[in-house]
Amino acid sequence: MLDINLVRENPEVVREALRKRQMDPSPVDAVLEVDTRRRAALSEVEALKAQRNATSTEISKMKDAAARQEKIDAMRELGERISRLDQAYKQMEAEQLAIVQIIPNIPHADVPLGMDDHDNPVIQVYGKPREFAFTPKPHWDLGPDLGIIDFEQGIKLTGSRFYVLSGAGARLQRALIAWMLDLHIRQGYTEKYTPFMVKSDVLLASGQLPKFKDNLYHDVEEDYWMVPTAEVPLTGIHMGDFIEEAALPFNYTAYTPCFRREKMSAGRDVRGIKRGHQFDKVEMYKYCRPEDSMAELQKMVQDAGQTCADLGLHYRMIQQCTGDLGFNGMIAYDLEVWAPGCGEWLEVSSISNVGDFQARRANIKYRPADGGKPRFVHTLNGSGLGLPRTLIAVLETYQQSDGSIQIPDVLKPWMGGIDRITK
RNA sequence: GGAGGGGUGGCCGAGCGGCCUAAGGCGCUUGUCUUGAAAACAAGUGUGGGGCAACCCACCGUGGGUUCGAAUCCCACCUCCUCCGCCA
Repeated sequence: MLDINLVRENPEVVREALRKRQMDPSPVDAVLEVDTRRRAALSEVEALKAQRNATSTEISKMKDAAARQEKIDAMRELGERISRLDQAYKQMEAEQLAIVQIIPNIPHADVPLGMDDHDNPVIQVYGKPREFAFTPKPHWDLGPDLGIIDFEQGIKLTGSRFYVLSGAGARLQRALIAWMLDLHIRQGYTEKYTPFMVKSDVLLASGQLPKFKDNLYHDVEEDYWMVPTAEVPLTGIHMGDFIEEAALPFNYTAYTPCFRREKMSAGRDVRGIKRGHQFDKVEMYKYCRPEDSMAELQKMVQDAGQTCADLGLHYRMIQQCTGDLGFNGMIAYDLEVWAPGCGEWLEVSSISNVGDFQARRANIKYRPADGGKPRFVHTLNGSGLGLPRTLIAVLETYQQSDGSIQIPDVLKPWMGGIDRITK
């Protein structure tokens, strides 16, 4: 959420940010209009409250019963007026919040201009694609042939876009999760195991609500929401907290399943396990001082990249342009791994510096060591990495001419002594 | 699920209709003293908002209510602790 003072004092900056994102800038004017009305109402009701407070003190000191009663009668009417105005004020406040909450973050000056994901520049390409002496197969053929991915069983259990991993396939995914978590721990992150269902406050704090309600699963009975990413609970952990400056930065990593209704992507990527309603992910998350967040972003990009590199995958880093930048993000990079079987770059990580955007929503502050005013922390999040897609790249990259899959060296300790998946 | 007891500033903790403008302590900042540090002493120090400012308003788990006036009384909910019941 943006600072209302920023919108009020520099409305053109916010309008320009929306235009760069290929969005309509008119919410800015709507906010300014409500804000003006809201503050006028606030001044009015506060003046009345000041009067009430002063008179109440007077009443408490009055000895003469008749005069006292007269004052009390006069105040009764004032009380009713305050109550009506207060209600009107709350309405305006809610109206303003509703608009401010759907305005996205302001892109950092370093974010390249662009219309959509086609304009995302490729920053760097790492490694080379593996050379095959045969035609590499896509994972939707490899998996069922080896009996490690079963699409029919997933459909039987839940429906389309669900699948069952079996035997060495399930184990390989678990190996990836365990190995990634251990890698991030070595990189200095603290592992967290969090609830996979959260209250709506937490989704408001992390920026998923109210805007992305349609992409979330919600248990109406208990008002629990299934997390769409570990970013949500990792933001919520410190909701409302005051942090001492010396304690920063916090570096967290967590494995969670992620649940997404994917209404907006219905009909896309229907083949294979690339896009499902349930997938696994290992996430990295940082809380830091504002002046450190750009450097921390670079570190996180490296930490995520390390994951791809150690797995021996061919991958590239692209930067999200203004038209593709996520709602919360100020600046973001994506990592994509090459899947030689299906012949496409798969997004396995998106690493964002969201600045104080989530911290303001979540009210997460730190007290500067010099004793100055509390400030909002900056938060960053990045996948390290998204699972089914990493699994796809591993299966397709390490496939052999006989249809078997070699196990990448780093994962062998978790695979019970096997170095290859065969029929 | 049932019964009882709690949730107060960065932290601990008192207050249970109007001098609460929330005691006291810890922590923090500054000063005195000291070669320096510690200790001691003194002063300051909650958060958010409105106003050019003086100043004003709100906030004592959350939301309602009673009252001229609520941290304080009433109702609902959340949450923690103790006990009972039920269950992996």
